[in-house]
Amino acid sequence: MSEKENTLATKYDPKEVEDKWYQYWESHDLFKSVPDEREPYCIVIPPPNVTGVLHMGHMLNNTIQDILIRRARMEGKNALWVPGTDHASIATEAKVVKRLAEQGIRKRDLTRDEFLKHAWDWTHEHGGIILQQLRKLGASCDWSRTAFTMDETRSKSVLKVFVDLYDKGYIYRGLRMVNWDPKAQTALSNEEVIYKEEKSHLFYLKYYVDGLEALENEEQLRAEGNIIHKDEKGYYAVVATTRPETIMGDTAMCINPKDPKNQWLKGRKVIVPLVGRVINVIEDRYVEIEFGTGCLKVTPAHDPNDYVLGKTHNLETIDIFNADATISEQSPLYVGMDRMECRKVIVEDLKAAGLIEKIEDYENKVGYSERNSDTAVEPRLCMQWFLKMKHFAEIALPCVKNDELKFHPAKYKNIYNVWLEGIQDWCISRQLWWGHRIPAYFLPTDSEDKEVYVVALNEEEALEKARKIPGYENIEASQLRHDEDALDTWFSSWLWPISLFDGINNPGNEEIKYYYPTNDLVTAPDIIFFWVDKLGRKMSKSLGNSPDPLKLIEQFGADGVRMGLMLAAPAGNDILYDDSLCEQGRNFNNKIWNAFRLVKGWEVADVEQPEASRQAVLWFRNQLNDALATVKDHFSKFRLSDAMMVLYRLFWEEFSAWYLEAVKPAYGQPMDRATMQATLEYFDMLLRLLHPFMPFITEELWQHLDERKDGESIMYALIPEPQQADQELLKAMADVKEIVAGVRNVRKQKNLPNKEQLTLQAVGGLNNPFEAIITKLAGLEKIEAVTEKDATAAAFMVGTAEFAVPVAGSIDVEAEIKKLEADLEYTRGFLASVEKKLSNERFVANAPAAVVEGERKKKADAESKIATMEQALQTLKK
RNA sequence: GGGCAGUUAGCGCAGUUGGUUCAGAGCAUCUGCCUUACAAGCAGAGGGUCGGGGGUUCGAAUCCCUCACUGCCCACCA
Repeated sequence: MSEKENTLATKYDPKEVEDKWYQYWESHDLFKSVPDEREPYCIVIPPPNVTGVLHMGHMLNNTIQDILIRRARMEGKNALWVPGTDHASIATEAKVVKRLAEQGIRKRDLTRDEFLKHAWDWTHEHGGIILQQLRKLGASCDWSRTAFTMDETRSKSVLKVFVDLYDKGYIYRGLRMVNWDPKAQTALSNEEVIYKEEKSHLFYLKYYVDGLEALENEEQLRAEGNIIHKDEKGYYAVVATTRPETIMGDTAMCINPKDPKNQWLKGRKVIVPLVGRVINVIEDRYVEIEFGTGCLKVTPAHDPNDYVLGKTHNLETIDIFNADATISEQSPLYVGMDRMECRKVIVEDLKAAGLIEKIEDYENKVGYSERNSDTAVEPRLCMQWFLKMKHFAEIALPCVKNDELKFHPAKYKNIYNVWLEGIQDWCISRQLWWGHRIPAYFLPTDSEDKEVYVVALNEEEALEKARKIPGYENIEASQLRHDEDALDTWFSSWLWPISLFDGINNPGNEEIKYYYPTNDLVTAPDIIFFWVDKLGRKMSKSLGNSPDPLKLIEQFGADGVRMGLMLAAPAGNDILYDDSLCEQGRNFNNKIWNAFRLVKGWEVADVEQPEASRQAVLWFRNQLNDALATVKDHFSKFRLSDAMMVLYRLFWEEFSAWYLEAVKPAYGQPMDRATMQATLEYFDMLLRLLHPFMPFITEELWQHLDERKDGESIMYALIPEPQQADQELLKAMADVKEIVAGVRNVRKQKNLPNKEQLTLQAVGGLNNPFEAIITKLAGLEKIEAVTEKDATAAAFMVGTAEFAVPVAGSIDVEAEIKKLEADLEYTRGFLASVEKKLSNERFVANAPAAVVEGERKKKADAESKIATMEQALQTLKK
């Protein structure tokens, strides 16, 4: 056996290992979960875009989920992680349209069904990619449950919920100003608009006052603070705007009634530049007096505020844009021109006509479509479907306020509250074909402005409902017109956790009862962090610009990348990508790999257990239990990076550097059975603890560690409850490390070879249960209890204990004295501060007894240390 | 414009109810080592006025005030 193991490469190669074990896990159905008597632990994957590929944000998110799921599984819970994808209607439709365009096909030339066929083809081609990538990462999802937001079950659920909410009055249809994406030609929700600071210009346009030839009492008006513009063509008002191309839609000019600058404009009419339309000057306190000139052009069709003004003041609405943001027939000028082009042209025309007073540089925020990032969103007035959010906010807020539902980290609680409290109705309709078609059916009416419709699951039900409407008793199915629009993707996403278990179509089914009701899932409410509606989406977006995760996996192995991510991302903070972190992860893999090579290389024989090994076995059992408890605590607080770091150190420092060195037989010597068994047991436990973080290498080594049956896996090896660790022993080991380090320092300073066995003098004797470990790791011949150390020995202190190594040849007395004196000075200062504290009556009276006691001990320790040092100094100076 | 976080070693961070030698771990850096598991390694070392100032307290990285800077969120100033 050892012969074979010893031929293992000195470097771990993840490539061979990872695919092999993933296939093993999948083919043995190890990710699968069905309800049983165990406690359930369920995470529902926030469905990534079907069109997407993994980026670092996904990687982090899914690594975290996989760690939690694997850990829960190893705690004996019935762990289920349901994967799925999201149909991402707007993004997918855009990509399909683009591909069709490349083939010379225009969307508008296709029927809805034809287009959908292309979309499905596209989805089938690209849809699985992201899920394949998750497999590379090691995600232990139950793939048999893979769902898609547009599969049959989910689609039925979505429509059912829509009809239900409509019937209850939470969904309505209305003419509203919405965010319009002119490229995708669809409405967007507020959440799909991203505002960007942009350098632009503020154009000051002249609006001549209609029919005003001479202003009486002009001087007096000026004296009262009016700012009156006048040129050879007459009196004019100046309006500042960033969007001069919208002047064709102006139907009023508005001033603040209290604005002293513009009093003279009250009750007058002005002429829209170039257009020539005469509009009223209206007054509204909405207008900021300080901004620009205090004169606002009002374009009710193209600005949300102007829309409100238009309603208040009964203004005409002129929609000068087509759906693709070209100028519409309603405009007197520039018909058919693109809005951006129009802006350039109109500015030139205005200049030429002398209608621009001045142009200033200006920075403002422009909304862009989240999915078509190069397309500025246009406010547009149109009929859309809305969900009344107030009702849902009222349900959702208290759960978080009273901590029924928790965020990790907690700071997101406030963000969530603010977001929900200020929430506006959600525009849920999209003018897209790819998505859940809105289950509304329009009935013929005598006027275009009038809408009569029914909302129903399907055509038959719609017909039934329609026939109950007075006047439509005899309507035929062919007269119903199914709404062309689709629902916002997020309308299906929010139902995802329920619809996965078919809880909407089939309420109360066995699976939903077992996995879903969150109050039955002790831990599930905590993980809402991963399912935080739009918040989660926003958080992961900032991680978009990172390197290709698959390349990283190729380079460092999935385990290495997973670990790099955990090291980089303390809970809740954005990750900062750095190659060196993955490198550190990879190096750790290698460390584990080599520790395994060492252990498996040992020959076992019937020899007596060395004392050092016996002591090391005892110590490490306690060390392991201590770590077990710490890791458990970190997990309970979702501090996965901290848990990882504890294990990293446990394996590297405690196990490899100390334990293995302590039990390692001399070259060519065999290993005793007891130590070997304990070592294998520890190794097994370390692998289990590490498995959630690094699933592949741990499986590989665990399988090698012992005979395993086919289908057996570390995935289901249990992580036990921590047992009480003996803190005295851990403290004793800490001393051991210091003593060994002390001897090693002496070796280094005196240039003594490691092979030379030394004697260690312990002044006053050594009281430590791990003496044999010290002897072995410090390379000692013996440890001597002495009352006084050799005058020429190299000395060091551990706590209050003094040690010395007699060395051949003399020591540098001068240097030694200097060092001791510096130490002495420091310790005296320390003592002084402690004494000062203790002599302060208020401290002694007010501080807790334990603290005072601690200070007394510090004082005693310092005094004894000083005494020792003084004596040593005297000896040296002799 | 409003709100919320944060500022601790070169870097990214931990530090729980103020008190145990509490100023920390990791990476990086420096020094010495190819010691028979591992140079992707081993053994060591250095490095911080805890953003500035003030206050409360016997005692402050920790609590309060204030200033500075950074980040995030929200908002209709054309």
